Amino acid sequence: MPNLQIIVSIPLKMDIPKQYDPKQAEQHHYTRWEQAGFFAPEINRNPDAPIFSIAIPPPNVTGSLHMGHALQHTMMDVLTRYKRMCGYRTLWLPGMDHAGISTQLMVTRELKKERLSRYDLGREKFVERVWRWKEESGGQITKQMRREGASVDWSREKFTMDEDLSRAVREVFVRLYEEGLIYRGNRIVNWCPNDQTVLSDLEVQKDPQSGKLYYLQYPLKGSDKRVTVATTRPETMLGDTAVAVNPNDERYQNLVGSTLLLPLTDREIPIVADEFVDPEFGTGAVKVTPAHDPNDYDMGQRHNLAQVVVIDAHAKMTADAGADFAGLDRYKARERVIERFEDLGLLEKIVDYEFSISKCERCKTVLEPLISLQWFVRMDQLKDLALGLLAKEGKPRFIPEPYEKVYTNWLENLRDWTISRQLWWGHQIPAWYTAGGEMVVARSLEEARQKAGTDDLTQDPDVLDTWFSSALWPFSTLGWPEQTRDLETFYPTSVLITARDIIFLWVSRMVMMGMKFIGREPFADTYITGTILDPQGQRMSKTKMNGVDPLEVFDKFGVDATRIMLASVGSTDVRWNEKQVESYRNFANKIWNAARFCLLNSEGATVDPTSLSATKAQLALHDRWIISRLNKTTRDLHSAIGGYDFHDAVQTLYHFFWDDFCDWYIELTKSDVTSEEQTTQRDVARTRLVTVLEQALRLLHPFMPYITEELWQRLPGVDSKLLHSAYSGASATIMLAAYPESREELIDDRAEWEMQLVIDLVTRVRNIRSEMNIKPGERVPVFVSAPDEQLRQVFNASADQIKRLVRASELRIESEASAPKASARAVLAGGAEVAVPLEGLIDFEQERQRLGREQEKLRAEEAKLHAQLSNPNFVDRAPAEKVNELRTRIADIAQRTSQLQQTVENLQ
RNA sequence: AGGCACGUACGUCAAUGGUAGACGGCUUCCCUUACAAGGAAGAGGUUGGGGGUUCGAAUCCCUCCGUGCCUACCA
Repeated sequence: MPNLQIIVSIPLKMDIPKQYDPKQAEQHHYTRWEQAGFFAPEINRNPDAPIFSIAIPPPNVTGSLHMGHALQHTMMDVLTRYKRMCGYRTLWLPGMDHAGISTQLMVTRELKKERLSRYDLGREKFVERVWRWKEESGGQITKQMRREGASVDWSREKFTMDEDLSRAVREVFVRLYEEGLIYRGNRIVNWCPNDQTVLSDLEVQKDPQSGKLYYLQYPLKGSDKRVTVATTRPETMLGDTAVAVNPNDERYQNLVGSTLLLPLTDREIPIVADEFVDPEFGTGAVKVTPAHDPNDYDMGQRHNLAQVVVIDAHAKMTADAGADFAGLDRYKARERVIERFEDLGLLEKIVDYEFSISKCERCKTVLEPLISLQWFVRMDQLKDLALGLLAKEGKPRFIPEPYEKVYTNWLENLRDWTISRQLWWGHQIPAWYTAGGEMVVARSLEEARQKAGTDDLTQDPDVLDTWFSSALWPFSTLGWPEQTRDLETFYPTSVLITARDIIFLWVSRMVMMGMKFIGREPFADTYITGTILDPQGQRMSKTKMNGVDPLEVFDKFGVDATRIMLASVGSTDVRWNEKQVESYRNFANKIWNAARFCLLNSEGATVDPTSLSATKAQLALHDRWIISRLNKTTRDLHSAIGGYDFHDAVQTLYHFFWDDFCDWYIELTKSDVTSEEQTTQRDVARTRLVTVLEQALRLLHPFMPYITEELWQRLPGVDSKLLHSAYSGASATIMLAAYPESREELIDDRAEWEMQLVIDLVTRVRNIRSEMNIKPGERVPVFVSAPDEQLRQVFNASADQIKRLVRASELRIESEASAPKASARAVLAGGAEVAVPLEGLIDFEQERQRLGREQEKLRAEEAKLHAQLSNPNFVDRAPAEKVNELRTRIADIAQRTSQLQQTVENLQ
């Protein structure tokens, strides 16, 4: 472990600014955490520690941080930090994807500025150049992840083009090939004329398009009849090799088998019958172009039709399109075909038509379906592995659950995967060809030479789809095909957190490859995050320029505020709302100032967890109460985080800290804590206060790592003793402190009930003060009457605090009401009443109205409950527990009502 | 075209079939020595419309309206 400067400052009386400055806190801690090795699993010294691991969805090397990353990373970091504090041996493995097309485009664009093309450089020089680009400008995102506070183990950072990962890629390729699951073949594929490469179905973007439907007439041979076909792409008619009709279509039945004269060419083409044809659409007759349309390709296979290629890889017409068209751009050719048909009188009509068009996901060029020689992965066996895993073991478990169906539906209808790409940047396909055209597939050139028995080999120029290496990510990053310790220890990973748009591209493929090569699932759970939309509800995108830059949000509100806001999003789509972050910024400030108060009153105190487990009898109500609340909060947090309910976890933390701890506990303990005299009682109170804060900081840490570390380091008495036992020997840091455990015996429902009585009393008095316009500074006498002795005891025990919180000049607690008539009153639970004498101040009419409103509320509620209870069916069929609950409530309301009635009468 | 979501306060979102909440905003009052990025109190909802199941529906079912997303081989 490197020798490090410990940035622990314990300035008891030093100035603590009134406002939290996130930049200051974000400055040092990350570097220290990273350098001290806190992120690496090796920090855990417990050989029997349970394992928690996540492989990050590798961001593109070309990418920079966007809101989607920030969202996913936050959730992964929350889980990782949480598990680490729970004592798990924790690995969150970072890395990047080489992102074939994007990266190649990026560098190509750079070259263009130098008026060069990649061909000018040649393959080798070009790839060198990409590497150089990667070293110099790639991987911006890794710096940004450090800013996020992501507790990834940088010592294990991977890149999909690293030698070891590339080796895994070749190994998988060779094995799949040898099993016949990878094959090379001529198929119709999605071709991008701009990028000059094939794309898989998943990289195709379908865009709605308003275009035209052209009705073309083809003359029937030996007749003056014509058959009309409808098409959106007239230029492809030059490659037609048939016209198809539905076999059951009576209009055409007698024409099946006859021959058409294909206009503009000298070809004759048959009319075939095929179930695929929808008689309802267009004319019911379809032109068939096997070389330029996927459906027609299939039809061509069924009917043994010739493939006439009329469009080339640059989307220009070929020589086979005829002298009239050869060399023309596809759209130019379309115009000319239409002109010719019109001249020939064979153009029946043109109608407007809405359809969808296939575009390249990256460059938005309209794709051209072309027949070409490519590599494919056969999916039938692989998809069965994935489906079998789900059926037998229920893995991966999808959260939220409905995605499971999306996943299975897709798997069930899976087609073969086109894995070759005509790019230079990527994993070159490990296939070599001899001069004689013989092919060998091998793990290396040496192996290929051996297999081929010659050194005269040429490697296949294509590279693999980027998603091919991504599919291996969960195990290739751990050293596979070597049986490494990491692989044994951290595979399968615990959970995958990702966005829903790559369920098919990535999630399913990892499952298939994991099952195929390791025999186990790559991750147990899959958590699909929601999407952050722009304020108008639109998807954020570069082209729309409506993205919100997380780094700017960090600058404005701090990393912690942004993180906890993102965590609260959970798995639903939300519109971006800066106000939300602002409110969590305020929360951070609240934490800061609560700590500030504790620190300014911390002399004589020291963090001491045992101070929160003293026996009940020794403690005041507010102490028993906050301990109970703390333990309940802790319990709820374990369950929320364990169930990936990030939203609930955040709400729980927020309310515990702000409402319970700040609004009530600090106020209630203030008299003890701020006492001028240095007494044991004061030290004990201070210790307890600072310890509750310390526990709260631990609970908050996974969500807000910076502010919690910053404050934790300043607490009196924090040292490595507070770390989880698995981290003995490490220097003091909150990120290795034990995450609090909930202790059932410290949950005190009685204390919570009593405290609620006090809170209600205080709130009622404040209400009266506010409604009666009593100046905040003015002290007034307060009379509490409670016939129930228990209640009086509760109020008496907290009398001092109550007095202070309601700013009472005196507080009388009696069994019977003795307040003067001219008092404002409010009814409390258990037949108790509180009164504030307002001689001369009270407006009887106003007071009557106020009480009237109160009565109205009670009456409405009572009526509702009464209606329910008087329904015999309810009493009969609802569970007895529910019925009793209702009876209790109605009794309570009845008591309040009569009490209130009394109060109103007393007003006279 | 099919499939899947969603529709709750002014806004953004919560709520195992059992008293509809939070945060922001809004109103009133307060710079009360942790915090005005704060405190106290308050107003605000027939849960998109209609129907059904149930003792009981924001929640389950049907239907209509509206909005998103995904899939698809209709030329």
